[in-house]
Amino acid sequence: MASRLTASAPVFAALGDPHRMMLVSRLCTKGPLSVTALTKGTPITRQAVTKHLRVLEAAGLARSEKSGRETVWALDERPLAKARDHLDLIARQWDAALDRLRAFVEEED
Amino acid sequence: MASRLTASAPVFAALGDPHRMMLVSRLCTKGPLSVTALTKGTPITRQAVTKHLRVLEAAGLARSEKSGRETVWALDERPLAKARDHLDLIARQWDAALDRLRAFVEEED
DNA sequence: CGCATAGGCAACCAGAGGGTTGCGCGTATG
DNA sequence: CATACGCGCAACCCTCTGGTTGCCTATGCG
Repeated sequence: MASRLTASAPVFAALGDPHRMMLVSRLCTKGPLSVTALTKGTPITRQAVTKHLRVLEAAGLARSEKSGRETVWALDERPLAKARDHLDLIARQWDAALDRLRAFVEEED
Repeated sequence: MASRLTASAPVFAALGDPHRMMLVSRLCTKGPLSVTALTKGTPITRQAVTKHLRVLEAAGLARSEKSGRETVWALDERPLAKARDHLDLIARQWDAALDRLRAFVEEED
């Protein structure tokens, strides 16, 4: 169970960079895009964008496919859903802990 | 809207380290704990744990309170909920993009 | 009082991470 | 065919980060 939580750490780390977060957002709203298309609108180099995409790929969040001379990147939503579930789990545990604390305090009175 | 997304990046970055994820998990299930209590069970030094706690604090995920000679740390669940909502938002956008793609493909046929 | 315990502060180190530049190669396009 | 475009690879740089050790203060306890 603890291992299940720490297993999602790479996904969170991947989302932890503002540029990567932007890439994820844009891939979400605009659909699959090429590297240069993704570079447009960012203040960084195409190479830097490629590095970020590789990080997302390593976290299982994105995949690439070559199409002619372009490399088109798309998202995989499943890791995102899993990460969201983990946050849900944590939030639920937190609520439970809060309830226990509340019960303890009332018992003290 | 994009700024709203990138604003949650620090929270994700904070959750991106396995040790920090463990700390969050333990603070969730066990309630508020002191630094040495949190250090027990980790392979790293108390100083390292303190640094991690400071990172969580900077992300708004945890707060500390001095109690005698102890420093007790507790979670703040609100940033977690916000981060989860952001993942929800992304997932929904992804679903919408998928629907649009599907419609486009069917239209092509 | 004297000692153990809890924890902060500062310095230091190795490694990872984000970014850039330069170059080369394959694919479109006129 | 020649040129422009899209992209990958490699080298390099600087900064941030995760971790440690050493030392110091303060609180709790016998």
